[in-house]
Amino acid sequence: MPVRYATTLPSCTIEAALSDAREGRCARCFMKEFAECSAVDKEIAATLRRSIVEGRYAAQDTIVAEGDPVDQVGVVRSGIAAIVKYSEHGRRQICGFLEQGDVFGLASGEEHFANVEALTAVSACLFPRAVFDDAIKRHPKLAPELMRAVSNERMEAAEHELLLGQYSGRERLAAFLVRRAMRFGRSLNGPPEVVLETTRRDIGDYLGLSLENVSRGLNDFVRQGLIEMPNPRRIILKNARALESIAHISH
Amino acid sequence: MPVRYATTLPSCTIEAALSDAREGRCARCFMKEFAECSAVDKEIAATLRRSIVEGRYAAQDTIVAEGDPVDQVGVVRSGIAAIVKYSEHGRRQICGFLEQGDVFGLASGEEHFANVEALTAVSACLFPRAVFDDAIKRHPKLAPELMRAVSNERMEAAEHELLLGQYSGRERLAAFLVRRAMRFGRSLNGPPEVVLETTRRDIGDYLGLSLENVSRGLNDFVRQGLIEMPNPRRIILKNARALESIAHISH
DNA sequence: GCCGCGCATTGATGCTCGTCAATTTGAGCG
DNA sequence: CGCTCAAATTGACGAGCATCAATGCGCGGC
Repeated sequence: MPVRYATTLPSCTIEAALSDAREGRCARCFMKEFAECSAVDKEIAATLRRSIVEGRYAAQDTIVAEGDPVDQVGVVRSGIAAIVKYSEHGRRQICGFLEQGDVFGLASGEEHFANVEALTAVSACLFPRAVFDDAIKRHPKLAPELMRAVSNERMEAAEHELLLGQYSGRERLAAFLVRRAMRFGRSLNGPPEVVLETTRRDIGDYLGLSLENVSRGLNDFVRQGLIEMPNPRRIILKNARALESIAHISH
Repeated sequence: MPVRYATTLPSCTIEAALSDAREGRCARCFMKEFAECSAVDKEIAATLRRSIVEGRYAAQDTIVAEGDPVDQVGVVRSGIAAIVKYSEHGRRQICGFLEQGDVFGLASGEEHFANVEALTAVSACLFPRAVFDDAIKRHPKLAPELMRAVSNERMEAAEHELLLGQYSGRERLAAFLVRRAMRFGRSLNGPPEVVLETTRRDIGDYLGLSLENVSRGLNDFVRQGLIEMPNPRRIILKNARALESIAHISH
């Protein structure tokens, strides 16, 4: 019988997590680097390993809510989650996507500064925050490692602020495609290809655009011969150079 | 004869810094809190104090440039600086303002992720980064203190992303005025008042608006009776409630 | 299979905001 | 005092994007 968490962990079952663990998706994980980094003693590594809780979430689930106390740090193992803020008039801004290996909860202070929402089905590893604090207290060399992760997040936020404040809609969309291709582009020898696991609405909420404008932009790119879109989720970057030029990315 | 730094510290003279130190502006400073926090030993505190370099910068000076190695952490003592990113097509985004007591350099990793530019004349205290790393190594309890400062910066960045992505121009402008009044509002018993030390261009670069649109917005607010503007830099919030309503800030 | 629902697309319309340009204001200075 | 220059304002215009609305599409459930 699956164990179901009630409040902040909807759709999360131990059973599902275990089956997920069997698939062994943890090859490249921040936690692994963290645990291996600079002479961690075996006790801490063991504690870390022992204290993992696995979580599974359905699309649309709120994994953590803004204002929640930060008592655990999570690493996304599969699926796509998002850091999401809502305005008081109910508008939604996605501040960043979280995918395999991405960490959430580290950059928060006492409380989470934003929601973390599952955009697709998501599985994640959850670590008690106390273990980190303890580890740092005992091994100060770990602190810079954590600091690096957090400052990296700050850097990406600044890049996003620049995108939202100074780029036109088409520029943002082109930048989005190019960056996605650079990070996740799957092409053996053909043109780079991007798979959009998220809806037009989520992309719009990330880029500060309406979902209609995202759709129009993509289809304009198709008409201009810059991309091919065999179905709404598969984007083939036929002319990556031109897209980079639109996004003002110098090669 | 003033000692003048050549490259990254334009307009910075020891002489000026010393005269600034005499004014004693360091009552509420993150560094002070940091130095006093949780049982710092006297040696570290002394090292911190001894290693301060004081910097003075003229308006428009670049205090640190994006990509520079982060070998010092700074605290603004007076004036207004800004965290600034440039797009490849030369557009300028101000990611945040730095004012009395604000820290810069902490959230960066190896390199600064953005420029820090003086918007007005600025004086700042500069600490060698190595001293921090050393202090943390010796007193792990300090790590959370630093982490808090960084995560606070991340939180503000998320708020800014929300503003840029989901608020209209007028909404952003109203939010800017209200927040400014909340933080720096000087009013003994009359309506809250804001002094804009920065140009319309800087405000626009912060809000993702053209300088003309900032000007139009302010003057529209005047026409609507929401604010008074005896001169371009003094803003009196005659109807703060209405401004909050425009900015979607629930009282 | 057929229905229903969410997602994506497309069209029409109007407003917001950027851009270009001209003018005004005010501060600093010889 | 008048010159100069940067900052601010104001106007005119058009492009870009949101919004509302209708339609098409595909997937999962009964």
